[in-house]
Amino acid sequence: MIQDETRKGPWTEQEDILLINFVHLFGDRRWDFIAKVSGLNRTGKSCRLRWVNYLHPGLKRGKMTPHEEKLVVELHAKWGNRWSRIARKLPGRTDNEIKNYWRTHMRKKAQERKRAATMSSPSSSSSNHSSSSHTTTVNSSPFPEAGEEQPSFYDTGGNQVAAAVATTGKTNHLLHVGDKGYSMDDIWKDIEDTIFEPVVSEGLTEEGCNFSGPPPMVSPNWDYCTTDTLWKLDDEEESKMFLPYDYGTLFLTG
DNA sequence: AATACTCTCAACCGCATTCTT
DNA sequence: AAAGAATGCGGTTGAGAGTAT
Repeated sequence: MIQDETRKGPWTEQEDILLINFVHLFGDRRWDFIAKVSGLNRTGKSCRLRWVNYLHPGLKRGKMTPHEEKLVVELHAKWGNRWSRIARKLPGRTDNEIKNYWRTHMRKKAQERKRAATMSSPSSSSSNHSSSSHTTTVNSSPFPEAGEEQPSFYDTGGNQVAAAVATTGKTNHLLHVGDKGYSMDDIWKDIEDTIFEPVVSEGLTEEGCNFSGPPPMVSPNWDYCTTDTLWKLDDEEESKMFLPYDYGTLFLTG
């Protein structure tokens, strides 16, 4: 039934849902374990990445606000390519996102510079309003401007996900999703409603996992996984970092 | 309307670090 | 204390969407 080889490439909605449930159960640390136990033919690494970059409930999506842009520029100047570190200062943003942003940002800048260089009239001093739409010409207002809409928390940026939901309606249950596309919003709602049992009983096998029957967990520690856990740690906090959860170990004896 | 080009984002890879045994 | 396993990070790539010609 289940292929042995690990899957790669884009995640399906079923995989996402499965992963969400298992993270919900075991916390977002034991990736290798989750990968095995969930029946996802993915590596732990892949699971983690998917969670961190896409499924985590605290993710903010959509365009960077001017304030965020400014922060990225400042922090990058300070720390260089320490993306994860920078990301910690930007709640809801992932290192991957920032990395991508920066890359685009730099490319634009480079292009502008090149253009300026080639076009620069002898004494032009490049008139310096190279006003790159989102470059360092940071606009002084530290917060989203009036006109600027705050992306909703789960706003996927208008990609296929949201679009599909509009047409398909709700992704109704955890393991039965037909059409391509779904919104995280829906998924989270579903999960709240129908939490676990279908997946748990199906996915967990005795092997490698030592509980006999699904734990009656309704996520007391789910808070831990919500919004800010990824971003909570400041430098100061990093040093005294310890995690308040140890979910997995509750069930794992080995 | 078709094609080419650019941009954005998700995902993989390899290396480094941390944790567990 | 050492070895192996797991996790985290940064770099890179490829596909799809959007825009310009």
